Amino acid sequence: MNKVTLKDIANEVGVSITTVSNVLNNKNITSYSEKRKQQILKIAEALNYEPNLAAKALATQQPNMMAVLLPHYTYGSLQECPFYFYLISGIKNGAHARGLDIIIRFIKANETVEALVAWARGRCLHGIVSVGEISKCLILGLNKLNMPIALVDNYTAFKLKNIHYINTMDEYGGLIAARHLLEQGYKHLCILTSSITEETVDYYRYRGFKKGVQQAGYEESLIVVSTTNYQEGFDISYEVKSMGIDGAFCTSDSLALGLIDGLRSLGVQVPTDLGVIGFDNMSRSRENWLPLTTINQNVIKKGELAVDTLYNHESWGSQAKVSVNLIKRATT
Amino acid sequence: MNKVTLKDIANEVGVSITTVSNVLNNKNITSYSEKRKQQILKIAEALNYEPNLAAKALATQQPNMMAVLLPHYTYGSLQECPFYFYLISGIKNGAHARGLDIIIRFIKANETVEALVAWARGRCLHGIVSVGEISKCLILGLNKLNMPIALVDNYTAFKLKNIHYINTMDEYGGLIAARHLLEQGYKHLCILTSSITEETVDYYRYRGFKKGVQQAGYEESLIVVSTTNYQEGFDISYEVKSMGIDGAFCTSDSLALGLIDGLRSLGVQVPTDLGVIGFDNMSRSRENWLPLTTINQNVIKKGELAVDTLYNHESWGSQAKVSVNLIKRATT
DNA sequence: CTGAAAGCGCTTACAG
DNA sequence: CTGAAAGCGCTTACAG
Repeated sequence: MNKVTLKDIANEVGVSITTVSNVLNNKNITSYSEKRKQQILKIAEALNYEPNLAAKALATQQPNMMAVLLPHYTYGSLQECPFYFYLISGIKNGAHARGLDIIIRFIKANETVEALVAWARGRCLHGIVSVGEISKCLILGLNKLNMPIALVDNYTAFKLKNIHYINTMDEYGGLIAARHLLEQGYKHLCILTSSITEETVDYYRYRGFKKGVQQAGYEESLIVVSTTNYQEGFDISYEVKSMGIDGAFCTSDSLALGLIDGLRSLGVQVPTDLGVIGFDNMSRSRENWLPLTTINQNVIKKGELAVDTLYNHESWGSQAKVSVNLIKRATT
Repeated sequence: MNKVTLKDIANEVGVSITTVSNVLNNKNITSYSEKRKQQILKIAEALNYEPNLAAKALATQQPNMMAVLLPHYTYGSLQECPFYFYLISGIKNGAHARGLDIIIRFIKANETVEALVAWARGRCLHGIVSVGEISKCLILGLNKLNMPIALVDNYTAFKLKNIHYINTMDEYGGLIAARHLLEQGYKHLCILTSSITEETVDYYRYRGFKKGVQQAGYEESLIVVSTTNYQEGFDISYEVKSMGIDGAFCTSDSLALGLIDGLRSLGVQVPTDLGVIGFDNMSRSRENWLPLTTINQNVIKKGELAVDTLYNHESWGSQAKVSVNLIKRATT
């Protein structure tokens, strides 16, 4: 079961490796006789020939991999989230369609620019998909590699060569969340977000929501949470109950789910006493004792889009956003 | 920002590339003067030298990647499960500790042995970690590659060269689930499983549970579900209610969570009317309106173990199992 | 102590 | 229509 090479085929057929290489890669294809071509193809098949990708990459100087950079965040918070799995699926779809492998790299909390750039430099990378928030100096460092980079769910807004952004319509999502709550008759609204400063996903969701509320002539209350997970939502419910509001928008489904369970334990009825809406439409929001109203985003599409962008990239930065829509369930 | 090569360093320092290569790789290291070594190291550093991994792999004929094969199952069922993300984390830990990259490949539903083997043949693979149930002919096909393979959560029990098994103590988990329910005073027990035929994870969980019940002198009822997800659990609850049982063991947390919500909607009180225990201890089982009692397994450890096994492999097949323990929460 | 040379498996002008 | 040869960036006997 030794690796079979071009040479083996060439020997078998009695031609040069040049000819074999050309035929197998459809180069100068017109110049070879049909018979010869079939002959080579047949032998290659019979021998189970498979090109050595490392050699190919070396010879062509062409990259054959797409790197996926994943934030490490706090262990557990990220990893619990099927979201990333979907995203990787999408990236995989895009990459495999073009014959590229995906190679995954987690970014450590204390990752240095040098280490990361060194890592990238050694591989034959076509481009890099970076997911989530990542420090600016890492982005700048990676940019020195002079290869296209797709930043998914990142709002740093660099206007640089090779830097591309792929986002969800987070602001619009916040906007329709507000409108929906108002339409359902909730008037005293509150938003639970992890951030009200720029360059984060949560900020845009917050901003859209605020806009929606104010456009209707109302005002919104604000709760800033430290993380948007279930536990935080559960713990914050006491506060929410005491604020005298009747509708809450959470910037993530996990947060909303925790809030609902917390409210339940305090005897607050959702959706009658209080309406709740989340964001993401993760499967868990549907599979709940009280299915969650939420803003849906197509995560797989986002992953595919990231690869598309890298592949067809204009060297100057681009911006793309995937759409969102409201999914009405039992919590509003 | 062009790639810098050994040649660049050699030119700069004024030595041969052989020398540079030796120094950088700590080969024949005694034979070079300390001064020369420092000199080379300094220039390499200054130039941001990073070895081309493809060239290295070609020259040494040494693999530098670990492949991870992921089942595709039905879209959504797998992907929803953070379980796989943890596993990949563990695999990543093990691989990176040894300077190996991980390269991910999803197995399509209609994957052919040829395609998969061809894929593997072209890369410089150190070994393969395959996750979950995978068809026997794929395993046999991969085995022809003559490289170590770790099968995680797979019970096919081939006694073959290069085939290693990494499992959870599924049977023992089922056993302690049964004992726990009995200790809590539940006597009429039922197991919900997707399989009672060998070579599946669920079979062993089922078998352990059955053993536990019978050892105590009782008998168990059986429900075979088509998949162990939330919806199935929810839908089956009507049946469960009508069976006159007071304790249920579900072979997955998702299934248990669905069952609990289904029972709730039918007015059945958990844990007073009926005790429920799951398996896996996914985060969602803790983050629930009624936290789930379940069997915990260390998935990250399992991933690390898989890589360890491949790395230190004896060529003959091995078997390893990670331990489990019971987590008591509110449903029993 | 150091380097020239062959080789890993492939591609690609270029010559015939 | 086909092949010899150089080259991609590295490693490794081997010779001096």
